[in-house]
Amino acid sequence: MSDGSEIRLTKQRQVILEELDRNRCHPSADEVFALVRERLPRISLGTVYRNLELLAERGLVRRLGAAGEKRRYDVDRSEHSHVWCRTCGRVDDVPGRAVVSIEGGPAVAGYEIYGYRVEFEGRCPGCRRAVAEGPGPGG
Amino acid sequence: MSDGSEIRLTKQRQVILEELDRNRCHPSADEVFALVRERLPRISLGTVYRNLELLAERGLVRRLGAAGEKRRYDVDRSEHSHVWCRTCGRVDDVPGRAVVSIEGGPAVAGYEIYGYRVEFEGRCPGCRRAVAEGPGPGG
DNA sequence: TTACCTGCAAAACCTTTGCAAGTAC
DNA sequence: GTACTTGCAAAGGTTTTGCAGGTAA
Repeated sequence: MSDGSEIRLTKQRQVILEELDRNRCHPSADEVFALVRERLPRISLGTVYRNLELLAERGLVRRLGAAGEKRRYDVDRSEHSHVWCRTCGRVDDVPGRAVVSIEGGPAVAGYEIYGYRVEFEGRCPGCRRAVAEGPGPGG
Repeated sequence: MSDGSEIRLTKQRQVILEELDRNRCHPSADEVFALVRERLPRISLGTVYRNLELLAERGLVRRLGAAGEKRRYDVDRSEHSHVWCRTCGRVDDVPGRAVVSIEGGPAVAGYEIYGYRVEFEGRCPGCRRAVAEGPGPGG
């Protein structure tokens, strides 16, 4: 948690960042583990967790996740929001800065506000198609 | 998961709802458990989880939570958002409907959008005060 | 060299689940 | 009476942690 100092560039960290960069599907820790393990078969899940946490603390990756779901990670640091598929849990990007206004003005009871996050909820193209085609017998 | 039908009104459900109504601090499941247990000492944690889940499915409570944090529950069904204290994890309400606009228009790649959620992040009055008073020796 | 980092494995933590007994309707 | 609920306890899944050996700088 040494916030200001440089972090040591280990092979593990390098590969984690590279795989996050190549797989912008907002993978969870175990998905990152699986991806990285193809290139570093001896890496451990604990190392992946430790590094994702460290990278998140330093703002190199963003941590996503909602309501008790498992965490997901995102290397894209540009301003964007996310949309979750309520049916299958897939997460996609919503590019662009989200501007929020609260009707009546934001009354946030003495808080000092650092920022905000917008998350959309919906049904992804795949699940929409599946529904349109009909659930079939028994569904 | 019988969505349309009535749910049976058990003592446990009644007390869970009453305690949520009296404690609008967005308690987590174990906090609800502790509150309810004062009145129903024999209730089990499993029952609390099952009922919170059931009530959430029926829209009687809202499920909150961010980035792998544990779930929290809220009985207030009016339109409002939440603000999280980054320092102590406390959650407060931000009353009023949040209106979101995405610069450039929302491009959500074929999704059918059901809604969105806005979460503010900041520092609560208590933690602001603590910082203002200085971290003291060692901190 | 040395402080930081890793792999391993166990623990901690939150949530879900199977089952027999109990209860609302 | 019956289907739905409960309490209990164990299992499940995700994340964290202690430690000894390894490694970047």
